[in-house]
Amino acid sequence: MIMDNAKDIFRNYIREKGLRNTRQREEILDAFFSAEKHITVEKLFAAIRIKNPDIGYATVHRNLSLLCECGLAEEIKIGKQKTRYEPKFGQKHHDHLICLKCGRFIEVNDNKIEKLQEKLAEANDFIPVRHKLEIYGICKECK
Amino acid sequence: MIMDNAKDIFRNYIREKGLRNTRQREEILDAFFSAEKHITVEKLFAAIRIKNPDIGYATVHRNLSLLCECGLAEEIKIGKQKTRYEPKFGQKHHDHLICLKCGRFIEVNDNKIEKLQEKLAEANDFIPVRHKLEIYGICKECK
DNA sequence: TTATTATTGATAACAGTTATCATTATCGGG
DNA sequence: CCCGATAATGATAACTGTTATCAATAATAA
Repeated sequence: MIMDNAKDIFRNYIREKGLRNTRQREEILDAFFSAEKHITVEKLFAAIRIKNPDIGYATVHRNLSLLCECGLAEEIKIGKQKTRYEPKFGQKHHDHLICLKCGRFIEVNDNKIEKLQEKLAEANDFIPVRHKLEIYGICKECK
Repeated sequence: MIMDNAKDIFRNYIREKGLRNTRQREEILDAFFSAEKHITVEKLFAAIRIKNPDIGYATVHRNLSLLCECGLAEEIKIGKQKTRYEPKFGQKHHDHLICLKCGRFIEVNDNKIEKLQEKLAEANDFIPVRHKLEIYGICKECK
């Protein structure tokens, strides 16, 4: 089960860092992995509040940062849009096609491109850790 | 001369939009294309102020937006860093290797990757307009 | 030259994020 | 099982980068 593994990663990360696990952390983790992909802090906060009105906004923020730190989430900043957070577990790495009209995100993957990126990095004496590829354009629905 | 062509584009854009050209706009354009690449608003503002203390911060902001609109500049947002602006004239498209330690930007280009990106977009019935590829890692100086 | 109105500069307002701080809760050690 | 040290929380103030406001100025076309 994806959730359980994600929880293990989170709990281990917390333990190793000498931090403490809390009810709020678990709830935020649950909500984040149940929510729509590419969610904003606001929306996640609202979703969490429905179940538990006692969680603070700052706590959601803090723990989204923590999730990013331990690799379970990633910030996505597109132009002037609000920052979104993408869950990063149980799904292969992928890149995004982003529609300039409707804002839709399409997840794509291309192994050849990935390989060439590694080569490109190597050729520049650069150790690649991660990358981000975003292709902006017009999706088929908006043509 | 690069500057002159960039100015033409800028002036034409202004004219076509029914806007007006001003002394400030010219000064900002000059400063932007003379400044370091990937400059922040603050730094550009400071550089401009040295020559002309009468230009306001908002004006610099406004005109950087205008430069982005007409394609002569592009916003770069990396993690929690301040927004940077990159001049976009007289230089080929390139991608960035970004060092996670020192923050250095290395400009790179790979035609094969570009081609594959176009194919990838096509395969998804998506019309690519522009793209952004950022590879994060460790540069040779920081190894 | 004049009328129109876009632009400017100063700064207030705004939005998103982070810091502050008193209170509460976690969790390892006794 | 209960302590004690201290991490985490929630409410909100502070901060940062950007945008809006507005009176004054300046660019264009007639």
